[in-house]
Amino acid sequence: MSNINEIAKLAEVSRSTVSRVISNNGYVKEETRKKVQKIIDELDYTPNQNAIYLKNGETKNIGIVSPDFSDVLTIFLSSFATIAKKYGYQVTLLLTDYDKKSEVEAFQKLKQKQIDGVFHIVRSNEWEVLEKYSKYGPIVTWQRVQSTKIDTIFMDHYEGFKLGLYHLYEKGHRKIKPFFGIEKSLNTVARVKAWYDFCLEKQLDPKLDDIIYDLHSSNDGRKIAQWWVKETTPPTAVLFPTDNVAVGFLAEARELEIVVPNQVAIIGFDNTFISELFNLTTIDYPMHLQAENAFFKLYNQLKHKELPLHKLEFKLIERGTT
Amino acid sequence: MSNINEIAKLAEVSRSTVSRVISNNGYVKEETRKKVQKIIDELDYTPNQNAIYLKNGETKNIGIVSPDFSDVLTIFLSSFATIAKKYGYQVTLLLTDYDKKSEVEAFQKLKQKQIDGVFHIVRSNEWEVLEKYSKYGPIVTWQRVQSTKIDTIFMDHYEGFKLGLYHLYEKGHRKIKPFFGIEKSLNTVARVKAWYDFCLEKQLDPKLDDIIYDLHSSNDGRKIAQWWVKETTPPTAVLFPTDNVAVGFLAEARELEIVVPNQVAIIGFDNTFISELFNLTTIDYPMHLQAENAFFKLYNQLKHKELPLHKLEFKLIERGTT
DNA sequence: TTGTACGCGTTATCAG
DNA sequence: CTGATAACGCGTACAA
Repeated sequence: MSNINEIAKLAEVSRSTVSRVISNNGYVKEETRKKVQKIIDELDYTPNQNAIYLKNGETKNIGIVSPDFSDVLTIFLSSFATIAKKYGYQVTLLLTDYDKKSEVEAFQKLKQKQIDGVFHIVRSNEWEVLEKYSKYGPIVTWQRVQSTKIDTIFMDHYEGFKLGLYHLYEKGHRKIKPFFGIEKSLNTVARVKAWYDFCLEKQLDPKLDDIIYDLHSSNDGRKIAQWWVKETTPPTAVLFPTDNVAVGFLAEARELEIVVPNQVAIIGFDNTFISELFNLTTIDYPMHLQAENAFFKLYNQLKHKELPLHKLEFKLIERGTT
Repeated sequence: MSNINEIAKLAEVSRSTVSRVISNNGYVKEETRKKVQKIIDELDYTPNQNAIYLKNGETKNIGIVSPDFSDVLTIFLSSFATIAKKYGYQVTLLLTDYDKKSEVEAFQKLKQKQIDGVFHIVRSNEWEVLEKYSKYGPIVTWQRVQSTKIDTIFMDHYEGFKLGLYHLYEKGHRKIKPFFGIEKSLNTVARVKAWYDFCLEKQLDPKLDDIIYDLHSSNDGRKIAQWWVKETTPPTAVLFPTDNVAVGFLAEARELEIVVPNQVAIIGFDNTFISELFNLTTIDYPMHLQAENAFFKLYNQLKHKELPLHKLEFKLIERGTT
């Protein structure tokens, strides 16, 4: 494989001159430039990026650390990759499969200078473990966290969830049942608080003891539908933690011949493409802009800039299930 | 940031010795090893991978080149990333957004030694353009291509499509309408041939002049549903090029009160998770195994090994739409 | 405008 | 068992 030395030799100039031609950096006589460029073209030469990385101490590569691929992540990924590319950065996928060791390994790459920064989706380890890696490069997470070392682009789900609750209330529902995701996540905590405050305000019973957590898959949604038909006095409206779960409910509801929204109103969360297909009322938040914000935060830290961030807000998308 | 020199100095040994300790390569007296290891631990030192890459001439990084993120790709991605990780490789995402220049740029990274190999999903440029990059590293594509330079993991869609056609025929359908994706793709060509051969065998009219191509999104499927209701003698069965399109049809059909499968039977293609939610009959092919095969092919070329490949075959998944 | 010399951080080779 | 030295390929003060 040809390298800069070879070009220099053939062009009868020094390495530095070749380097200048390539990087358009510094003065080169037009004549020399042409001579060098010709050799470069002839040999089809391209600089070795690893050498440049080593020299520069950066890789222009940002790692995305995530346990897996949900359809939510997909949106993040493409938005993030697109904006990153615009600023000359690549994106490396670091999947952890919910394994703590894998997650640490991913963060190690920061230390090993394989990536310049980390966009972190959902954690497996405790924050204390991950925080330590911030000294090797900027870390931005999607999750809600209070840390001086790890930055976040979280949106306050309290507001989002309330949007759904008020919507159902206005539609006349008084027997509302919310379901939740990961119990300990701060987003869930915020949603539960929204539920509680809502009940207080509307003088409803929050039934905090009966709260059900950890719904994730569409299968979980199917199970809720099976539960619903068996209830003697089932809720007239249900809020799900994600579109995915809601859609599972709808799929099963069809088979069980539950009529939505007449018998029960349904609200999802995320406004992913699937919600449109199921004509599902849901809470939208601008994942696209969140992903861009994530990149901007990383970029600002990396380059000591102050690129402005997008303003983010929740929106209720009313469709056929309410 | 600490480097090997610093460790060497503090441990009062040479760089070489430190290197031996790190890589477990060569003889080191137990006593010296401990002394060095202690300093390494104290300084929390990790070798700079870029230096190692430069030295080794490889990055242990494989690029996935794709125009965007469909849900199909999602499955590929996670399967590929998982198996790659098992063999010590990372995965870098190279999105092209259907832009020819972007695609070339992605392949350039092979030349620049930023990635060791490429897993290529769907092309934008002509094969001749991409082929040239094979001399810089192995390239495996998902698409069907006849090339000595680019390897492929394609499955012959002829078989898959026929599976769907026979299924409909057995169900008694004689007025069948197939729709297709990218007209020029070899997969589409194979499917059209399957359609033609099927018609010939069953003495049906293939109506080759009326064939409709380029259906991709679920919106395209919606449009077909709108077309269907207006027809005076609509087909009794429809084959769609992907689950995505089929599901769009189903979503719209619901609103237009078309009864599936009584009025019209529907078959998708891909068996993605969404097909289960819509209870859609579809053609399954093992994307997971395909992705692993892609990695094995790259790995075999990279390491001159002969890891065996999975055997792949299509399967009809009968659900509620036929 | 061009060239020299050195450093980036690592490992492999060879000598001892 | 250990150390000196030469690569890997590039960028860049500094000198000319």
